Amino acid sequence: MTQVQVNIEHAVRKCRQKGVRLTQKRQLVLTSLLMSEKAMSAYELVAIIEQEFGQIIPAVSVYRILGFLEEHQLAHKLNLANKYVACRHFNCDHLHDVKQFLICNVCQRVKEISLGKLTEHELKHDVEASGFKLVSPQLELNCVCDDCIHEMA
Amino acid sequence: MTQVQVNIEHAVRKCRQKGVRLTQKRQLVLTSLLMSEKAMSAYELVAIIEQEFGQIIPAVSVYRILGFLEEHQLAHKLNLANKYVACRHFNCDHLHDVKQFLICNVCQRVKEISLGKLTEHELKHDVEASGFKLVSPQLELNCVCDDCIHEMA
DNA sequence: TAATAAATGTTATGTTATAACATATCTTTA
DNA sequence: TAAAGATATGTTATAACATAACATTTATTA
Repeated sequence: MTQVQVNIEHAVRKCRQKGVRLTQKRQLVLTSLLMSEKAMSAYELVAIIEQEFGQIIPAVSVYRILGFLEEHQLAHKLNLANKYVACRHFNCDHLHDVKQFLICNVCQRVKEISLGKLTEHELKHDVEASGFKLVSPQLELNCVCDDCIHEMA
Repeated sequence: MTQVQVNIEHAVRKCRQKGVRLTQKRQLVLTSLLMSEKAMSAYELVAIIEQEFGQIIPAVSVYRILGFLEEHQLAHKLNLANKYVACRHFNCDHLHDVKQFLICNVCQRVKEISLGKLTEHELKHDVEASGFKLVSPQLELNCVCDDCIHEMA
């Protein structure tokens, strides 16, 4: 069983527990995101799903499905690129972590990491000292990955 | 002399030093951003400039001008909202700081802060440990401001 | 199996953004 | 100061991203 399948299984169970359905189309979108190292736009997802699975899901539906996946913490939107990624940490309980995405602005590859010193607690504290309340801590960092740096040289 | 005028004066000098021009239209865009507590979209800027200054600058030009302002560190794009804000720190030398924006997702008010513990050095270190190179550290945090929290209650 | 709820599809349109090319305005220097 | 060149702005068209309103299909359950 591939890692992608493991993730999908897990997501299906998680949804069932919550009493919501990870339908076949939702699975297609999530699978496509999981198979990709890069973040993808809704329209790219439409194309890849047609290409890989021979199914045509209209963009509107993909947006709705992405909304569902975000709501249930199965995917995230990267605002830096207007693209979407699968959450690759549903196995661990990362609910209380600050999500941090390193985005290669050359090849669009994305890595989800946890910074050591920066905790949600610290972040919240500093933000609240400024009279704001943190809603959802998600950091997106504009980067270039090693591979692309080497290719430039 | 208002704070906005002081900022504009400073920006004009800064540009002159670099050998670039902060033209009248560029000043209009920057002034509009400085006058606003909220981040604004390019199209909102078109509208506000017509309303406040009676000048019609086409959206394309506003986008180009925003590009110029970003290039010269006079404004920033907030990807969380697809909107733009003036940099309010051109007086201090914040070049080597991590820019951090708290964005109220109810009223769109923006506050630019410096978090205490999080330094660019730390951030860079942690990112580079993951095989990525940080390009421009700008953090955008999804928040609700105090005013809006109170209004909800 | 009919009633209901949930998911997906259709159509239209809004918002954000850029490319390609034309014109106008500044700056330099002959 | 007029011509040449550079910089800035405008025009037109279109691409990419996203949602609203409503129709249809599929699943659930009474």
